[in-house]
Amino acid sequence: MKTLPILCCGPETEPLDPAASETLATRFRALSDPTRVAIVNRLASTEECCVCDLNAAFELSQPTISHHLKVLRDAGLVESSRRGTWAYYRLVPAAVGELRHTLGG
Amino acid sequence: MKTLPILCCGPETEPLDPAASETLATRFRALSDPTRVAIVNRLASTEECCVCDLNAAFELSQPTISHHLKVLRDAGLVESSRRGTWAYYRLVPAAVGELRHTLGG
DNA sequence: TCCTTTCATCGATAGATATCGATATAATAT
DNA sequence: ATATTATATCGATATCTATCGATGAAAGGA
Repeated sequence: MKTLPILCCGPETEPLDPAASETLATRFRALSDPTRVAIVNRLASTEECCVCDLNAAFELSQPTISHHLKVLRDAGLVESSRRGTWAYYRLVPAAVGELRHTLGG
Repeated sequence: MKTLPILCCGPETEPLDPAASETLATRFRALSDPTRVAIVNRLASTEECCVCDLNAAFELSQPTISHHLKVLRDAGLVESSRRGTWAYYRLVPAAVGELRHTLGG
């Protein structure tokens, strides 16, 4: 994904490609909620994490945590797998890295 | 700001400090809109940029661009100064750098 | 089979946000 | 002074989002 190219800011300069802007905004939007920031923070410190532990860690209802996980999943920032009754979530390092790169990393 | 510490994900692990989560989420929320991503992208490629050029670059009304600039200003990601009739905006590199650092830079 | 547990989805609702036209403000020019 | 131009703010509205309780789906245990 090409981002932050070297351009000159003037009236005739084309804005960043709308599709790219949209994709990036969606990724950042996934991190625009404090609960989701905290979830990502947790996942960043471990291999994977059971949903049941996330439910226990936040003072929010189980459907609300499930909703936040879906937002993160749809943004591609996390992925999940089921093993038996439990679902395990983990970060997608490449997606996080792309965001970091967008910010000039 | 301490972020992404090395923790073990378990039922007893404390979530990230709520205040820190809130601050980070606010910064990311400022980048959660495609127009604002494109504005930041523009500012990243130049010293500073006149609002009049931003108004010309996007197919949005002048109040809408002004609104987006306010969101970015309130998040600390950009700053502005007036010279005569015109207002000039520029990035705050430190703020962008903090976000990058949060993502593991 | 029936019950329990885990997680996702649905439906509803209160609050946030993006957008615009209208208006205010402030500087400059005539 | 009046007009013009650039930017910010206000008020309204349509859409989006976070949250919850209720329900569904799928697995395991008694």
